[in-house]
Amino acid sequence: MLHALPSAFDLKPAFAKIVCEPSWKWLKREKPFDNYDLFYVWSGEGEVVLNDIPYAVGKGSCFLFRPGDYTSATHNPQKPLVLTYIHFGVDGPLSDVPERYRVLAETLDFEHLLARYVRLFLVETFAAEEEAKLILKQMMIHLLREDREERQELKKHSNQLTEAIHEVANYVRQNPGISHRVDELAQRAGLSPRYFSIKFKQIIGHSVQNYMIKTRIERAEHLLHDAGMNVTEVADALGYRDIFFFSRQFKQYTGKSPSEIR
DNA sequence: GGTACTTCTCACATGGCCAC
DNA sequence: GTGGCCATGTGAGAAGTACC
Repeated sequence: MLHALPSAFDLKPAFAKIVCEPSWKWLKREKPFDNYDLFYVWSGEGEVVLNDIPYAVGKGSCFLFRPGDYTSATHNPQKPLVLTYIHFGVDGPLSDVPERYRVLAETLDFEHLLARYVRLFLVETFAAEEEAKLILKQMMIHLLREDREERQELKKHSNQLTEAIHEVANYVRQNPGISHRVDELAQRAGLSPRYFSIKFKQIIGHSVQNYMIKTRIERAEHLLHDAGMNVTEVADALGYRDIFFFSRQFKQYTGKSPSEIR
């Protein structure tokens, strides 16, 4: 898809951002997919089964289902999935197709593209289809880049320790509203707190504390910008007892106050 | 009055460094 | 892979200000 022209993308009318109902489930169909489906999880907890392989999904989980794939899914009614799906086709022979699954390390830019794509068609917008094709291509490049970086990272740290650290990082990312303690996270990884802190920074690139703040701020930006929540609601949702402290931290990391983001 | 922000203070958790 | 020491940063509370 790297070399496919934007005009080669065939947009399908099946796309949306939805909050899944508590009773939601996605049953396996008799026929496989006949087009591509970009499937992104904004929040919630669930499980997606792709070609009989189960994946635990949460914020940042991103699939690119391909023609011929079989899928099904369920979610935790207590933490319903919020997701975006975009169906599309691509004309002509393809090389460099993104992997079927990854958890995005940096979600902000990608979520902005997803939100823009969906919003383009909410009202009649001049040249919406042309822009949507460009956005789609941009998202494919984003995924290809993410896949390459992940492979390089895996080469560097392909062992059990790395997997344990990645699992903890994913857990933190999926639960930005919980105030995690390093000793608890270390226990989850089966390491001493001191050693866990050191390895976490080596593998993830951020200290535990810094990573927790970063995921919270990213989530806050999304809630403020896309979910329409006010500053008090967002601070509360992300476990900040002090809205003023939240505001200060937000500005420290983003350069803008929460009210400016809204 | 409600909301958002600033400043100050303080206890405690965390990270960096080093030795083992 | 772990633990000790110490500097630093974080989180929380309080008081006050600005704006609508």
